[in-house]
Amino acid sequence: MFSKACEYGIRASVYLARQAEKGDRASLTEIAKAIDSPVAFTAKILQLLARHEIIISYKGPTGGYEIPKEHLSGIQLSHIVKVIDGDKVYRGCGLGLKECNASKPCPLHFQFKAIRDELKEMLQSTTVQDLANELHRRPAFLKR
Amino acid sequence: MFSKACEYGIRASVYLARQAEKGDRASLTEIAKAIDSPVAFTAKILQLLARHEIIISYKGPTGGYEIPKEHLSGIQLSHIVKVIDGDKVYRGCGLGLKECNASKPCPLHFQFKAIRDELKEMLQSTTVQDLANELHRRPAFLKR
DNA sequence: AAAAAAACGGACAAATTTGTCCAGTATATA
DNA sequence: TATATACTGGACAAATTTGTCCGTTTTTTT
Ligand code: FES
Ligand code: FES
Repeated sequence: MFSKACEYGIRASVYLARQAEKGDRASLTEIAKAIDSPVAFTAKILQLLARHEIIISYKGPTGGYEIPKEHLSGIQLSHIVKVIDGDKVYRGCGLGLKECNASKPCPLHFQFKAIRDELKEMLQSTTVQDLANELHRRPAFLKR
Repeated sequence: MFSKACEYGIRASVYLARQAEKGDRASLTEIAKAIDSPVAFTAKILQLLARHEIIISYKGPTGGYEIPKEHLSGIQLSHIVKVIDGDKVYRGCGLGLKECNASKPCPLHFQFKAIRDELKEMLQSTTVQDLANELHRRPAFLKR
C-alpha cells in the first residue's frame, strides 16, 4: 500500500506530534528507537519532510526535529504520503495502465476508483494531531 | 497498491476470460501483446497462475492458456491477488507494524482497516467474468 | 519419424527500493 | 574559542522486484 519510507515517515511524524504536545522535540536516534526503524534511512526521510516544511530540523546540541504545535492540526496524512510516495496512490490505475482515466477506463476502474477515493478522503481528513490523540485515548503502538 | 506482477496477472486473466467466452485460448505472445506486458515476465506469472489452477496451460501447437468457461464466475480477483502478492493486502498494517492486530493497534488502525476491508470485499465480490463483461458493456482497456 | 510450436524452468541481469557509512556543516555550551 | 552534539548530503551496498535469455519438455502436424 505505502512504501516502507512512507510508513516510517508517518510513524515518525506521529511520534513528533506527540512530542509537540509536550512541547518537546526529538533527535533522529530517539525517533528511530521510538518507531523501530533503521537510523540512517530514517534520517533521509526526515530530511525530505523537513525540506518540504512538514517538520522542522535544528542542528547542534539541543537540536532535533520538531513539529510546531500550531501546525499539528493542519498536517494531513495525505501531505506526508504525497511528499514521500507521490500521488500514484491518489491517481494511479489499479491495473497499472499509464493513467487512470474514466473516459478510457480499465475494466476495474469504477470499483477501484471508489475505494481509492475513500482512501484519499481518509488521508485528507486525518491529521497527525488526530493520530497523536489516538495514542492518548487508547494504548496504540508505533512499533512491533 | 498491487505489484506489477499482480497487475499483469489480473489483466492477463481478464483477457483470458474474454477469450473463454469465445471458446478460445490464447498463447503467451498473444496475451502479452493484448495487455502490453513484457513477454518473458508475463510467462512467469502465467506459470504461477497455472500451478495454482487459476488458469490451465497446454503445450505444443494449438496450445496456450485457457480458463474453462464454467470457472469464469468462480474466479475472484482476490484469488489472483493472493497467489501473486500474498495476503498482506488483506492483513497488513497500514503503518508497517509486524502484524495488524486490533488489540495492539497502530494509531491509524481503525481508519485503515475500514478501507482495507472494503478493498478485500471488492476483490472478493468481483470475478474475472464480471470484468470480461465490463469489456463488452462499454469500451474498456487492458493496456495504455 | 521429423519438424515446428508452445509452455517450462533455471540462471542471469537491470532497475528500484531499502538501508549504510562517513565526511562536512551548523549550533549550543563551557 | 574549543568541543561536543546533531542534522546534511553524497556515495555506496544489500535486498527485492522486475525483466531477459535460453536450453528442455511436451504436443501437434506433416
Ligand atoms: S483506469 Fe484503471 S483504475 Fe481508473
Ligand atoms: S495495526 Fe496498523 S492497520 Fe491494524
